[in-house]
Amino acid sequence: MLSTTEENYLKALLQLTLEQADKAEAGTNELAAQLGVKPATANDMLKKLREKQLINYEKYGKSSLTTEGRKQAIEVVRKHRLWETFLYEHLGFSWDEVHEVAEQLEHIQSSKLIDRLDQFLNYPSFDPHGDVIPSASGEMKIPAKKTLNEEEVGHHCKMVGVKDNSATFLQYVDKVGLRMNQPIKVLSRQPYDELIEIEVNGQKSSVSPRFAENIVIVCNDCELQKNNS
Amino acid sequence: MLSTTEENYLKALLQLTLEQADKAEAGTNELAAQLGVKPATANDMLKKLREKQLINYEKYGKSSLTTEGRKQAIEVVRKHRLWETFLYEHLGFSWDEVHEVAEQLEHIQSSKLIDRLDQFLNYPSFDPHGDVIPSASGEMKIPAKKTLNEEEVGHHCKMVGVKDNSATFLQYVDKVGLRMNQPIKVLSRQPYDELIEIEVNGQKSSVSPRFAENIVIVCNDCELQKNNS
DNA sequence: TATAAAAGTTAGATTAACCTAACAAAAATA
DNA sequence: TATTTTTGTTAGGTTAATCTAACTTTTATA
Repeated sequence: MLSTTEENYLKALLQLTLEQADKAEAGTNELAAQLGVKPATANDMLKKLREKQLINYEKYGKSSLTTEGRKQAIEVVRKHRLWETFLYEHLGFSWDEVHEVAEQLEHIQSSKLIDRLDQFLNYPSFDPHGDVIPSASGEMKIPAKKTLNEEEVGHHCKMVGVKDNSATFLQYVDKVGLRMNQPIKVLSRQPYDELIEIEVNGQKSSVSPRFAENIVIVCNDCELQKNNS
Repeated sequence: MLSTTEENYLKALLQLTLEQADKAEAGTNELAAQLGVKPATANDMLKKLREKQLINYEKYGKSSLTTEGRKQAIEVVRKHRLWETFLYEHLGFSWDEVHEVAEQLEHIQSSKLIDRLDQFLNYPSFDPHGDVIPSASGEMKIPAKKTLNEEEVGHHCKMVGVKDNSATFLQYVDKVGLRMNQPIKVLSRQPYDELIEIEVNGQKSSVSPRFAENIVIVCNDCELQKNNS
């Protein structure tokens, strides 16, 4: 059985390595920063997790999760997101309040609890932030990343980045009401002028293709790719 | 903010001191046994809790909770019992499975969470074991203790002890289906022969006054006494 | 490529919560 | 009351997770 701290290290490593889909490894300092500890502390834990065969780590090298480590990390993420969903949907917590409490709840040890919670919530696929909830079998689907301009009408997505970093553009993004990671729905696409109508936080706006192709999104409804090779 | 361990010591001390309503204090060994640690360990913690003004403790003396310590302990009990109620009523856990998981959940730090959970459960007064759930304001009512023979018709209670310890009596208790702490409902009292009809775990039985006066119970419906002087 | 900067490691301390072993005080009993 | 038993305490040690300070390796750059 893993300690809360060990679980947090595995989760942090999963999160860091998911961000850059190519390499799937992270450095000691990077990991320490993610967890809010000093590199020396993270270094000790990396050795310990290697002993337990949960990560691949070599002196002065980057770290990555083993199959078992990944499985454990995904389980923690699953718990976190199921609890977030419960807090949001049943206890009336807001979008931004759920995370902190879920950070504690994700470490409760009881497989029965989490299975029943999943059932109670009717096996949700996404948490209140629009992130994918891994299945009980440990499958974690990664939504396709593309630009808002490429998104299909009727689909739900969220902004995960921008391609244009100019102040003009960013101010415009702000004005339209777009926030990082906030759910967006694509309502329509006018055939006449190609304007894309979207809904963000209950508010409708229309944006140009020029604008949309600079917004990077992940789609929740598009063909999902499994990510546990 | 208290650690999980500190909370457990306060809770154990509350539980031990509630049992004997007279003195409200417990010895070091007793407390250590309750928590499954060695007396030396408990001794260290007692000094620490005294420093924090949560308990009254003097070398070679018994320990008791201060007003603040009692408040904290009751809050832990409140969380424990609300979570038990949630697990039982909404996640389909059985009577005997809830405790272990609630032992973990009771240490989650979020007053909003517990208030919302209370609301979600519709402000319950009793947990699945029939124990009183302290209110948000920290009031913990102690049900009246009496014999089953004295219990009113229609009331809910639970067995907390017996007055006759003979094998014959105990075997009879067992046969009737009575178990310690299990909810009992008093259905009727026959005027003709004074037989008391009770329901335990969905099963109905009739018992004589002679039998009933040897069963010690606490009543959930009788006038409750506050216990936070 | 030599050197400076960044990244990573090691050694030694600290704190919380636990332990064992030895000792001291209080309570029970012969 | 003297002695034994029970109860409680102290001293010293362990483990997990953290830290700081000094050091080493790798990477970037002048």
